Amino acid sequence: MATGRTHRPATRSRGIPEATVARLPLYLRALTALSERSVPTVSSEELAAAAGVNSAKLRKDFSYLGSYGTRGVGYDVEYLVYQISRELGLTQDWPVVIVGIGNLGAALANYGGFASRGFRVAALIDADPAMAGKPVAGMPVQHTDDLEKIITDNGVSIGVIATPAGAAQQVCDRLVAAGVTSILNFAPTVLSVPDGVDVRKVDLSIELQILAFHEQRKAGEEGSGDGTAAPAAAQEHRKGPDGDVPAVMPA
Amino acid sequence: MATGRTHRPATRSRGIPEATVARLPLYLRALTALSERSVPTVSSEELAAAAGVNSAKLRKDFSYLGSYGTRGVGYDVEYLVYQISRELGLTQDWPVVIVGIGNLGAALANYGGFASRGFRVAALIDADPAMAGKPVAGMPVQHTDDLEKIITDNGVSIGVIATPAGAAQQVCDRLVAAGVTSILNFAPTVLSVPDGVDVRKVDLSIELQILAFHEQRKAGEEGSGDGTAAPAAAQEHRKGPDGDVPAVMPA
DNA sequence: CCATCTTTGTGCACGCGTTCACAAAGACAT
DNA sequence: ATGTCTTTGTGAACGCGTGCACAAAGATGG
Repeated sequence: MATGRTHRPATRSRGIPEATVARLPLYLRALTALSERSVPTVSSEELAAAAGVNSAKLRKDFSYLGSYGTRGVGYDVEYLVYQISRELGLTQDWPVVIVGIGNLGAALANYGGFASRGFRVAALIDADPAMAGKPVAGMPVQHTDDLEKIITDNGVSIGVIATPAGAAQQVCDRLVAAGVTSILNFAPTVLSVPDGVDVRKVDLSIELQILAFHEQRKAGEEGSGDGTAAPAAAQEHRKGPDGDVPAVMPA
Repeated sequence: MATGRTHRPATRSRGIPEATVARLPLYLRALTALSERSVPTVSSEELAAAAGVNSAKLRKDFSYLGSYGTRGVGYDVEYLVYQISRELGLTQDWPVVIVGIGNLGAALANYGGFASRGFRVAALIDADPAMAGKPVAGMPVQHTDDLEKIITDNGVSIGVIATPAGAAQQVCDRLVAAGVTSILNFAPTVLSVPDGVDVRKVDLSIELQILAFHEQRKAGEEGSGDGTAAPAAAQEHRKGPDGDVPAVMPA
């Protein structure tokens, strides 16, 4: 039952579809840019273009928020910025901890995008005693031994895991036990967490592999005219003459 | 027409659904681990657990590959590793360039996950002349001026953008013009690219905001018993007593 | 006050993805 | 050879997300 849960809730939270929630930050970013340029109102068409989505989708998304635009005019930029910020919970302060201060963890700590919108790096944590006390991004790295105390003292509910894959599950368990209920996982592992804990993963390797798949497909299509149907009956699946014994075995 | 295209193809490529493609790397990782432990065969149930998915989903995914398991036994681990690797295009070498060698870019360059599976960092590129020649991850950083030449000479078709947001679109355009057809974007911007170019984005800030949304929702639900159904009719939507005029306007 | 024009909000239909549930297929023992 | 038992492969149903297309709403001008 408690095995390998890495899915998002999938149950639409309070009537707002998950897909919509995932787009709200995109809208917010576009709106913030407009706000900085002192643009008072924006139409769904314009905003959709800025966010890279369909205008109908955008309008439907906003309809879930109950955000009201003005027909014939558009949406009030400032109002929408506020509404979306509130809906996403960005009007409050979210202390986060980053665990695993290697190359990636340090880069995350230095990343400006954290502090900008309601998120505050409360602590950097690493298992290496040699790292303890060393300043990273103007903040001393603390040792894993103090993890629980740090979580509790700072009221941290969001944790970022940037450890090697091998340590991720263990760190995750400790974070959860200490009260963290949302985890952003950069380690290339499937984390298993109890119900009620959200995990989102950012996996560089997976993204690259997906790109490689499409890239290979593009390359395979070339020279056969269009690319609509399956032109490659040539090496169809390579099921092999010998049934299902693989001829070559890569490392 | 050429406005803000950031979606994935959505057209199922050669009959393999996009959702399945996105899971293949997950399966591959789990299978590789089994392979290293010299496990000869694995059932859909076991493998699904390791990959954190439903077993029916996994079987259906494999059915798209035409991968054959053996009923009553399971799947041959080595065979599957090979099949999935080939399907994802990992049996060939993919030279990639990383543009923008700041904190993040450097971390990516040092990331082992790149080299492991068919991906090879062909070059590191940065716009800062002061960076040129400096070694990062045992490789000299090259200047943006040479971008086109680097792409062409190395036959690079996959580019990673780790620049600040402001420079991303420009870098993207140059990459595409030079022949790159797949882009992994770490900059917090919507990239617009011509048809035929795939863009995948990794956006830390967005992930955090999505987590914050759910986190806020959890916090709002507390104190009303379990968390199964929607017990919080209490503060439904918080539309406020004063209609829809926002009381406070944040910066 | 009325007509026109712009833009929102949404009902509806369609397609993709997920899950269930089961028949078919093969291993294995007798 | 036959029966049993395990596990795959998939048909079918369902639900979510997307996009179209249009009616309703309001602004604006005369």
